[in-house]
Amino acid sequence: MQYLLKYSETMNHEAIFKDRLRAAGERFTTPRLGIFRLLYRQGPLSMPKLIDRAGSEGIDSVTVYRTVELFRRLDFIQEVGLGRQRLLELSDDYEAHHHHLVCGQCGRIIDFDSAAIEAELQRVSRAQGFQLRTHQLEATGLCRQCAATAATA
Amino acid sequence: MQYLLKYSETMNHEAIFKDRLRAAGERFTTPRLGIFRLLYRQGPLSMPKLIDRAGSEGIDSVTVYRTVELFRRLDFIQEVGLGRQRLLELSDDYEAHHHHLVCGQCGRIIDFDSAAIEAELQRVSRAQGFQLRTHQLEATGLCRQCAATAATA
DNA sequence: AATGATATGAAAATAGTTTGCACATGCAGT
DNA sequence: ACTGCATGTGCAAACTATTTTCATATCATT
Ligand SMILES: [Zn+2]
Ligand SMILES: [Zn+2]
Ligand SMILES: [Zn+2]
Ligand SMILES: [Zn+2]
Repeated sequence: MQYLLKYSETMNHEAIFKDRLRAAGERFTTPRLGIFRLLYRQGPLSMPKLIDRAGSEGIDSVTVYRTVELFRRLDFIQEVGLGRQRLLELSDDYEAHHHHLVCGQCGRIIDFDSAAIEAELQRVSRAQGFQLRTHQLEATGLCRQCAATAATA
Repeated sequence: MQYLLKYSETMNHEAIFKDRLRAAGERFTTPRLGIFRLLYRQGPLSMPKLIDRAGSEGIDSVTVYRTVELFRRLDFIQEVGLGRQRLLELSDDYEAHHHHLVCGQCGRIIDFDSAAIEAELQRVSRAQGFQLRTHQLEATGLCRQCAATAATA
């Protein structure tokens, strides 16, 4: 079986990916790199979409399941639950930490980050004796455009 | 078919539930009340668990799927994505608004709320022209007990 | 109580996920 | 670079979860 991967111009994050994989005693394989690239390039993806994209690169769905499980175990990815669907996204080590405002009308996703929220979460965790590792914050509502449309309608 | 529901001492939230259902032009039925009660009493439940509990009250799994779909549509419930699993929880109208610290070791869930986070989220939304409706924040890490165990191990 | 509209349960159909196994591949040691 | 072995991969099949279909039961209204 031949994989259809092309080598990208920037090797940086992929080198980090490889190192982290090896450091965990896991093998660096072509399908794993392929799935990593999809997540890196295509942003948050649902499982069905990821399986579909991977499929068109010759990667079997079973391998996607197993790789996602591996990535999750190694904290390479995190799952964000937007409404009813769960999306997979590279964790903060690869993607700058941020949160989401999701428009329930058009599906648009606005990224944001807030130092105030981060600090407050740290404070709350400390107060509870909780050793914070990761977190996600998602808000749903209407984006500027859809809110305007809804107002005139 | 006989339902095994017993009437609870506090009728308050159930009356509200009934009213909200009727106001939306939906029927108030025994299975719907049963599922509402399960969620009210048993806190956040995964779909399999909810189906199981409902099953022991004589409610079919298909009805659970349809009812959850209805409750979601009417904003009676919200889905929180704790790690890999999705849990169903009554929305803030029934349950006081709060967020979760989830221990990745023992699964313990610590509820918390923070006025500072709420205010900041409002501010960010306003700045983006985003009309906020709901939001969820979940953090993962180690609870006090598990952190202590991990430190000594 | 009778009526009409809708919800429900049971079965069947689909879709999503996991498992078992033969073969392919990554990688450590030569 | 070549070899050997441990592990990853794809395929098929098992299994589980979810949706659809339809006859019957239940709800709200008259
Ligand atoms: Zn929008
Ligand atoms: Zn954050
Ligand atoms: Zn714990
Ligand atoms: Zn909040």
